[in-house]
Amino acid sequence: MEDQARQRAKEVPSLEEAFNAIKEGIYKRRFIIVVGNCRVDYRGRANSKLDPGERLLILKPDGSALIHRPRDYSPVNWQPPGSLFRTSLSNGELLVRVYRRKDNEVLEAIFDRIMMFSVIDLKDAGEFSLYATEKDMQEAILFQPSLLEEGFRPISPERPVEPGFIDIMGVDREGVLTLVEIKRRRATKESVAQLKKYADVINLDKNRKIRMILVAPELAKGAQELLATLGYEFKAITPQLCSEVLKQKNSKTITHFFK
Amino acid sequence: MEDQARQRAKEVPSLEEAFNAIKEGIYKRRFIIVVGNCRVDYRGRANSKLDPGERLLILKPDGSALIHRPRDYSPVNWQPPGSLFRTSLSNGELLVRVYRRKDNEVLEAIFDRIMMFSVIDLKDAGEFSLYATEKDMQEAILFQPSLLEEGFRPISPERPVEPGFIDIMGVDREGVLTLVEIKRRRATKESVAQLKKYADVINLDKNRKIRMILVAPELAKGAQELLATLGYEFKAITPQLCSEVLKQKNSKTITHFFK
DNA sequence: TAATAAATGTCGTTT
DNA sequence: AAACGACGTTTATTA
Repeated sequence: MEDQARQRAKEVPSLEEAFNAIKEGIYKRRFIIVVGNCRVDYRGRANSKLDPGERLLILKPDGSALIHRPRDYSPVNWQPPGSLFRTSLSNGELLVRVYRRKDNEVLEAIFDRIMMFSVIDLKDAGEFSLYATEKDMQEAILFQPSLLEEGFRPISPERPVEPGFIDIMGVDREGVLTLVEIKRRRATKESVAQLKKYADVINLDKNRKIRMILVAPELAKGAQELLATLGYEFKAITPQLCSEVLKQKNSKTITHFFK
Repeated sequence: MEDQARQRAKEVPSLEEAFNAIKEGIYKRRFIIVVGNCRVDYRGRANSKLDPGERLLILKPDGSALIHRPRDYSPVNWQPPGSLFRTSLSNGELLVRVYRRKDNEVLEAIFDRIMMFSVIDLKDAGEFSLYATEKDMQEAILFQPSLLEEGFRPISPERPVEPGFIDIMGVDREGVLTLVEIKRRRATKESVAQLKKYADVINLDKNRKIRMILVAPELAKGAQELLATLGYEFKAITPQLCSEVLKQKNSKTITHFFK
């Protein structure tokens, strides 16, 4: 039975063919691709208008929608997941309306010509893993504190502090309290400001000695002065190195497991 | 001649058919859509691994690439414009490699089954207009200063200040220097901090009286205290209202033009 | 190229 | 729902 097909596509279809396929695809929560000539209107947090041209429209089963032009990484218009799809056909135009209750946002694509459409039941349960994130850097330093400096001993993995969290709290070889802020990219003045916020909250008893260390692959030029002014320190560590360290950690864990 | 066709697509093609079409599409800088079962690897600023599943791959003529799963607004993997595409076929697998010189980033999608592909020459010269941005809010207040408060007079549209720019600088009905920072979303503590940075630079002669006004649709709760502490003010204005004001401005301009 | 701030930012987490 | 910070943030603007 045709309705049971996992996919349906057509090149240069009529508006009616596309309309019927899209309508069915919305109802069945399929992955929908439409390429054609359209204009686009958006009203919500901002407003936008896109004059006619040939673009790709994507409607996903989770209620997200994207309109992509032939250039750029980012979609020219979109709606986040949870939006509602509706389509209609009138006056030789195919309308796809995407409504999002939050922020009362409406996205409308109006096609006068369809070049291709595809309606597919996509099965995707693959796991996605991202490595060398800030969290990985934190884990790596906790696993191998000498990455920061010899003699460093972490106290607790993450201690909640008023504005957010200190990434790592510990004690140096002299026993001095040491706070560590981690950035996976070049640290900026903003990073230093963030570190100061933490210091201000922690360092209420001013007579207590404390070290503040900013960890990042690089330190921006402007940030150097500020860091020096505040008497903070910088330690260059790349996320890639941390990723390597974690790899060792995991292989060791496995070794231990099979020992 | 088949090579001159503006588009070519196929449902459930063989890997060979897809490979040939993609290769030609890359060479001719076409808009390429591939749906199929694949795994994905990324190495660059971070590293990532995506286990097999059915996804959509987009290769654009400007060298940007996107891999979309059946859910989420954002692509699971991508490369920005300017990347280089390459494809190969071996051992029953179709590889699409996207290389970006900056950051030495590599994205690889390896397909073992293609469900659909489409290679199209997309023509899109339509103009995109976005309204109700922060810049629009600035323009609207400059055009109708009473939006901020009665008697306010802007001095210069944008006066360069050390860290970035003051959005609006002016004088209130009493002649007091007034600096305005605009946010198109709910203003946060960060917004207030930004305002303070500007104040610190401008207000070098401390005896000069100065007013700091934060303009935004809303003020976050935590930001209220900080604002009060610093003696700054808040004025609620929505980007949508500003957009309306600008619409009037433009219609007036047109009226004047035809008068 | 570096720095800075905006974005319909999105996304996750915690309160 | 609000607040907060990370993101392979991206993108634009300016020095």
